[in-house]
Amino acid sequence: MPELPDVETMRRYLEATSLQQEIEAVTFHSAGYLLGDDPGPHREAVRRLKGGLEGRSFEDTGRHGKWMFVWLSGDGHQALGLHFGMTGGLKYFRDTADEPAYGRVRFDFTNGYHLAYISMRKLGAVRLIEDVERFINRKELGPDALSKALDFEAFRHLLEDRRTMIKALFLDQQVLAGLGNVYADEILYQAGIHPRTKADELEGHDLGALYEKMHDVLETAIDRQAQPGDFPESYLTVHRHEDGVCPRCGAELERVKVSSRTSYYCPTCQERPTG
DNA sequence: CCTATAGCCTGACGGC
DNA sequence: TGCCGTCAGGCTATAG
Repeated sequence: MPELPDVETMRRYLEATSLQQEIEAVTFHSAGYLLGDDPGPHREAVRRLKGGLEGRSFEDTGRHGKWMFVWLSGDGHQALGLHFGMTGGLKYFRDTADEPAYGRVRFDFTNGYHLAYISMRKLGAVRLIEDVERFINRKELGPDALSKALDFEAFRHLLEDRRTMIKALFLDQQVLAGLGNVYADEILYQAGIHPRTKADELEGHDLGALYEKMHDVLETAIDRQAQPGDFPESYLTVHRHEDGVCPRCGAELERVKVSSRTSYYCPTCQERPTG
């Protein structure tokens, strides 16, 4: 699931459930790959996470693109950094019977509840971060797709003069942080732009449509808590499957690979690039 | 600068 | 039923 709207939904979930409770213990279940590179049963990452979290509490949350940050009580600006890869999520629960499958890291609070970081495929990441700003800079993440600072001028500046296909730029977290395969397709569909269009071939009104639809789509998805089943019928995402049909014109949707990712689009509503 | 590929990890699905 | 290939809403490293 985890693109910007999914991560934002989980951020709000954590915010609503898990702040201001002392963390009694942190446990790991075949989470090695999620924690970083150091091998072995007494990995440095485990030692640091336990040391940094136990006895403290979650104070505040933030998000940049697909990364969630949870600031910790105590001195310094330390935060827990969570990335959810392809299959990650969170679950807050009390009874052991409600413990989710594939919980890789579990935070036990002194009030008897637990927060599980879930990841079936282990493609995400769990990190103790000293300084979130520096972390974002080091990863060279682009601006968050919904940040206030990203006004239309800034958005246009990110894309202009790039000869790359627009969908590839949308997927590149160093250009713009937060979009993934599904929402990139949705925004391009809503804007009526073919995924293989080169960015420097986009007209001014195309860029305007992309900027506007990017906000519409992401905000709508967040409103619906990133549940595709609750999306408007006019959304590509609802029809994004084998034999899917364009909700606007009824044409059969087509699939192409862009950046090695499957892209769905409507061959009549999203015009092929002229080049 | 741009594109394509492989690999990380696990499960679901379709075909034989 | 069992086995096999392919694919999946992410990201990185590498090669051309």
